[in-house]
Amino acid sequence: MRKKVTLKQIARELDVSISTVSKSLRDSHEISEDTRLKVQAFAKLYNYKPNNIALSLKNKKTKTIGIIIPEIVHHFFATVISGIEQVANENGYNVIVCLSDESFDKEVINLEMLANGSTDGFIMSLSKETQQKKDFHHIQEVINQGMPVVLFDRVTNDVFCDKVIIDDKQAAFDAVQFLIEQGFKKVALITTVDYVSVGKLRTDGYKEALNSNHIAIDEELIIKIEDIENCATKIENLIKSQNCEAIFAVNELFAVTAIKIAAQHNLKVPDDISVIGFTDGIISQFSTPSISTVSQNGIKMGRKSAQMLIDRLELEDEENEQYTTEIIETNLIIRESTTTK
Amino acid sequence: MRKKVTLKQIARELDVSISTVSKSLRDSHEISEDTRLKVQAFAKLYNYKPNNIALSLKNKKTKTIGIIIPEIVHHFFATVISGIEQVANENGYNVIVCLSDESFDKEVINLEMLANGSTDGFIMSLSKETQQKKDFHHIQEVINQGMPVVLFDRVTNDVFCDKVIIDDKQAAFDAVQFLIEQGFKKVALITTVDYVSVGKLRTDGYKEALNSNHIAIDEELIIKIEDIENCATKIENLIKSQNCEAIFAVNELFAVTAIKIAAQHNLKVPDDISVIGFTDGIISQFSTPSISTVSQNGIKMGRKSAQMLIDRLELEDEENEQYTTEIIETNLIIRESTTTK
DNA sequence: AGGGCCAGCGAAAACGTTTTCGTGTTGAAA
DNA sequence: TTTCAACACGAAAACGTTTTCGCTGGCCCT
Repeated sequence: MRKKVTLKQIARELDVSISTVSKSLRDSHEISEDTRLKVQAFAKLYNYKPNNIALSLKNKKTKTIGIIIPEIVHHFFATVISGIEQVANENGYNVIVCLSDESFDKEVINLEMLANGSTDGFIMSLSKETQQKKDFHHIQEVINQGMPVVLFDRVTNDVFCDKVIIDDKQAAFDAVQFLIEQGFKKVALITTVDYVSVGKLRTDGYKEALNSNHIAIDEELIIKIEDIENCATKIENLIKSQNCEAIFAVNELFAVTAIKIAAQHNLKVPDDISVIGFTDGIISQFSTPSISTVSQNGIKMGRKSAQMLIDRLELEDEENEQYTTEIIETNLIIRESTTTK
Repeated sequence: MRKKVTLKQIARELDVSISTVSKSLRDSHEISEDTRLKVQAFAKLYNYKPNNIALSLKNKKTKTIGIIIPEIVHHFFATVISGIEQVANENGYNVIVCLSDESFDKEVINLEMLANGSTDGFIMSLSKETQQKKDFHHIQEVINQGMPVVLFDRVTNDVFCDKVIIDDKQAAFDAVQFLIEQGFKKVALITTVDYVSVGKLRTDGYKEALNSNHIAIDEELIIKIEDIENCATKIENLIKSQNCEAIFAVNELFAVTAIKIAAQHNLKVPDDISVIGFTDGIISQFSTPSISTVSQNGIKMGRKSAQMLIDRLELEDEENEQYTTEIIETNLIIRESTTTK
């Protein structure tokens, strides 16, 4: 076993000082060509690489980005990480990933662990519990300590920092508007409970679309799902009511579940009922029928978040207190789950 | 902006030495109760937390695990990460994730970056290119430097280290055996090119199942996909040949694609053709019909990998050179894409 | 009064870097 | 021969910890 070699060992071996070794490897003009080449050759032979931890301590930069998200087994979040990793890599950064499991406490613990020197900044999406408690002191705390934070997707107005979101309300509006334009008047909504920020916004968009088309909002057609486990029965009730011609679901899981339940009740999608989902994930692409959906470009969101964070990290000099909120465009992908006139 | 406070600052403020502060915070008996309480109160007030980087440098432990996988936008890998993160968290470790994008070079670069002090060990799954080149010197190198490595899923016999795999061959055998037991003789195989280790093993299992049932292997029924983009045409040719009664696909993407193409040719699954996939991912669960598949428990694989790595890290004293290969059990999940007698 | 012991604290090394500043030697100019 | 600059290198500080060891003063015992 050949442990990693350090400057000190090279110095001892070559009978020079540590400074000389360090300078030689950094091609300093202070060192004669003789010693420089000798040191470089030796270092190459023993495959010397500077120790990152020592560098981090010295430079007070870790070149590491902390990502804290609710879960990773979720296509959207996985694509965001992928996007972050791309930009991070291009700029010589690593990413360290922590999962909050939708728990406030885990989010706090992870944040505090990483804030003690492990990362230069954070990219995060709030856990459900955090959104419910509306307690963001942990985030404000790390910002106060001078660590930049970028929030994406599930954000809050209560924290001042850079943000990357999609226009959830507008996107939902567009989706519902499309359904109405196909001639449907009874459009149902399958959404989440209101404290999930994006769920609330999409619900707002749905309502606004109905309003602007002078269609009364029928609360019977709006169902709010708390947890995924028992969503089936609620959706089944909706389908059985035979009262809706089209469904707008705020995520693809709700959408595909609705389609499956419709099939069980001998309703064909899209012939008997049209469905539009949200998030262009694996399910939407590969289910039968493939699902029309609002595409939410996770890669782009991740890339943008990473770029914003890194920009702020490298610009550290002037503390530019102008936080911006970037909006990633969405578009409606029409597939097989909707009829077109 | 209140920057993080250090021992030195506390010491200066309280007019004691750094050692006294450190000892006080660690409840040393060397320090009088008076000073101890005073220091602790002050530290609490200023929310002192030890700097992780400094600790890492001192202890030569980072409490961080490096994960290097081909991609993250892939349900299986996401579940493995999730499993790793669980165990890591339970043991006070963080995980730093790097993606090789199936590229040998990126795998090497990532490994070398993290090997310079950033992590205590690695959990990895080989990129396609690495498997093709059969070049594992980078992995051997970090092992030689004393960093434990655990390989999972896509492994190789050319590197000696701990491994976590499923019995790909047996699992494939079982799946094909099941199809044969349903009365099918013409069972097709949709697999990957041979250098992907798991693809090769699953192909072997397929052939062995046919052999043990005295069914001749028909090379026409075996198609090998290089990249996902153009898999459709090859699969279409297979379906059009009208020559197969059942299909075994080595991943769920191939399986769902086969089902879609069959539908386009007016072949109903499972009435006209049965399909079994591999990996119990989102697609298998939510496609219509839902897909019978070999379930590969990613969470369990991740947990086991992390446990093995951490065990080795904490046991560092005696260098136990006994590497083990853990086999995670699979099981056949029968859903709607297969007929049963 | 002298010796020894103990409580309580500080100095310093160590981890591996980088960088500033100082120092010694050499050669040439005065 | 003296002086000065240039060259080549080393010492040391700094980043933030932990830990070993040594020092001081007070107390008790003889």
